[in-house]
Amino acid sequence: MGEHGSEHASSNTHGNGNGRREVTVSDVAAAARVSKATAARALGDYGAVSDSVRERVQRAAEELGYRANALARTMTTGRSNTIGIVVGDIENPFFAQATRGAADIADTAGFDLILSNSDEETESEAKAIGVQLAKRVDGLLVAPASSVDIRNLRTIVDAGRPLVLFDRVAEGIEADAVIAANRTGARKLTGLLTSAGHRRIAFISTLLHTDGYRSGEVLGSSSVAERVAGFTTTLAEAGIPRPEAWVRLNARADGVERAAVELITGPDAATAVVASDSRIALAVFRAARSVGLRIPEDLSLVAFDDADWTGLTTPSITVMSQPIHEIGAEAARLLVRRIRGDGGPFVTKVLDQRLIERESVAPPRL
Amino acid sequence: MGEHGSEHASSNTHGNGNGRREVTVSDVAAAARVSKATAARALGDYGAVSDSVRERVQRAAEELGYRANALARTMTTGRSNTIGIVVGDIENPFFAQATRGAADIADTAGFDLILSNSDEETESEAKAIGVQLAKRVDGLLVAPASSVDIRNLRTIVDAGRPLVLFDRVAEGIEADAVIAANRTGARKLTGLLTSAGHRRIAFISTLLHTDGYRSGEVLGSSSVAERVAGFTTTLAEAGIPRPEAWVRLNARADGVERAAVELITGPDAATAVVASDSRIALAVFRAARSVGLRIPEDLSLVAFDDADWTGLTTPSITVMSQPIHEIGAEAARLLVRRIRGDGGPFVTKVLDQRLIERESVAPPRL
DNA sequence: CTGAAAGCGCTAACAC
DNA sequence: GTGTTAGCGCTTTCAG
Repeated sequence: MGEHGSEHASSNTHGNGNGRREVTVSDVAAAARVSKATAARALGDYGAVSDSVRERVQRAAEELGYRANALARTMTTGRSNTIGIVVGDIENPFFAQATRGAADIADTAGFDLILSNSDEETESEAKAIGVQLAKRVDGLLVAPASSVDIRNLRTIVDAGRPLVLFDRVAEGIEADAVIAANRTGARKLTGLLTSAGHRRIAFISTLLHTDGYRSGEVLGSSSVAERVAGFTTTLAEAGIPRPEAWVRLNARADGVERAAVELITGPDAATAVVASDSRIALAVFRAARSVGLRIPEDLSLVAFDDADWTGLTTPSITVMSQPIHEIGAEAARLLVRRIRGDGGPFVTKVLDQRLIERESVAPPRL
Repeated sequence: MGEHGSEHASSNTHGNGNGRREVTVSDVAAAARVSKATAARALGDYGAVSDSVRERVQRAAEELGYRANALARTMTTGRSNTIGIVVGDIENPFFAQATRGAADIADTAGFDLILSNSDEETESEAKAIGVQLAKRVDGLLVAPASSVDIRNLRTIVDAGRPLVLFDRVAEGIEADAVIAANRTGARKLTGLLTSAGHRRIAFISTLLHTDGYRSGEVLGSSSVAERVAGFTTTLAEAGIPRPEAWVRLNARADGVERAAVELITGPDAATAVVASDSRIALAVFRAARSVGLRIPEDLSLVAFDDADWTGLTTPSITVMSQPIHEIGAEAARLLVRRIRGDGGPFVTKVLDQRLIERESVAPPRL
């Protein structure tokens, strides 16, 4: 292992504190015996420079180890070539995939990504957005912590930065959005269960929500709201009374597995569950096992998101697959277009979900 | 949906291209009837300002909607409060978790994260590092695409930026590192298999490597190298000839599942597999199923990383759990310390792995 | 095609 | 405590 910090004294006032002064255009210009402006033109690849001079400058830059200061460039051009992305939690496979989708498009278009986790809380979301705006990102991609409280989003729009929402929409904000057809997906998924004869079906989501869900209430996340709508509608159509009583939100605070156990045991136990994402499905699977319920004989289970392992369990799980990668990618595409100055009307792209029927659904026991 | 782009004409030369001029300290200073310096002191929370003036300035800032320009601040202070992180692929749960661990520490310390995917290729890694350096990140966290070719890492050190490696180390580079005790982990995992009586055991990794593995060869990733070392040593100790013949690298290019099928079928088929990560374990699981092999009766399987689903399959999978979150977090801690000027000798932190025995190991068939 | 000069928004020296 | 001035590294007029 080496030694560190011996040369910590700084000779220049500014700089990165490691004692080395960065090579600048001026340095390169001097070495190449041209003006700063000319060197900058050659280095920045803009304006007009004669081939001979360009070559001379580039050689000098090479020798001196010149590396452009993107910040200084941003100061004068106003473009940072950076976009901010705010997700609920990068550890959540949904966000990890969407982020990758966005990163690929961004990268191709020459943009870097500043990543922030909101933990689905508007407060930390506000902080993240504040910092990203301060860093003058060219635009933002956000999966809003709330579809209802749009103040954070308004901050972005007011700051004049292009904004594209993904996974969730928000009413009343001037922004594009990319979401999945959650209501339709929920209907299909739930329909599988009612068709099989289930009448006591629970919907489980980790969405934070005060108190229990009551019909007509506005939910914080539009995607969950859509799923709930599709779910309750399907139940109602099947003649099941009080569908909203089967909607279980807030499952995170209480522990998803525990919430699941409550729902699938007792006299009025659900005989089937719709899990709002793959992590919830996992918890339900575990819960069923812990209370000795077999899937699908004793409990049917369907879920959103085709996580790679859902095809591996015994039984494998029937899921509604979302084009997660594409959600992120398309959001990034829209954003890049806006940054480049596209002034068309705002659009909300709705991507289809795809049902993958596997083995986790069976008729209820009598 | 609203309308966009009607007001695209820009009145100022610079700016973000949306026609709005950002509010600056000067504006605030004028409004508060103080000098720019005083306003800046009040806004930036440094230097000395009287309470009355501070309040006046802050009110003015509020009214004008002032938002500090972090870039300009970086220009003069040399600190960007941003750290770069380069991972193989954010979609890989390992990197997603490590990134979250790093993000939490960074956030607490007041740093933002610029995220890049290298796809484990030194070329795109170089590009990512180049951009991050240009953006003057205060330091970098990187899971190097190569532990051998250290040119990209040298670029960082030469640029005078603190660097902390995670998951993999690299010889000859002045940087801290945080890794897991992979060799020991591999020994334990493999030992489980030899103890059960297996003699044809395959190790599968997606690490890119030209041609087959030969003993003593240097591998691109130090963590895989360590695992291979632990694996072959254990085989050798069990008296198994030519252990290196059982090391299968490059499994990505050929398709992991396909590689697995090749290894577990045929006359010389392996009776047990050590999967170098949870995604490989998943492919092996699938492969076994596709060729009609039961786990653990026909094939034993152990893997690195305690992915959440590994306890759910039938049978559940015996794994070597890594403190992934902590790897990222500790790396970030070390980096922040360096950025703050810690000049101690470079350290390599080695975190323990933990064996979780489940149901996927049994004696081989006769 | 090249150069000189101004300026992006901020902080750091240095006066007062 | 407060103001003045200079300057970070770059791009952009504007001249020539």
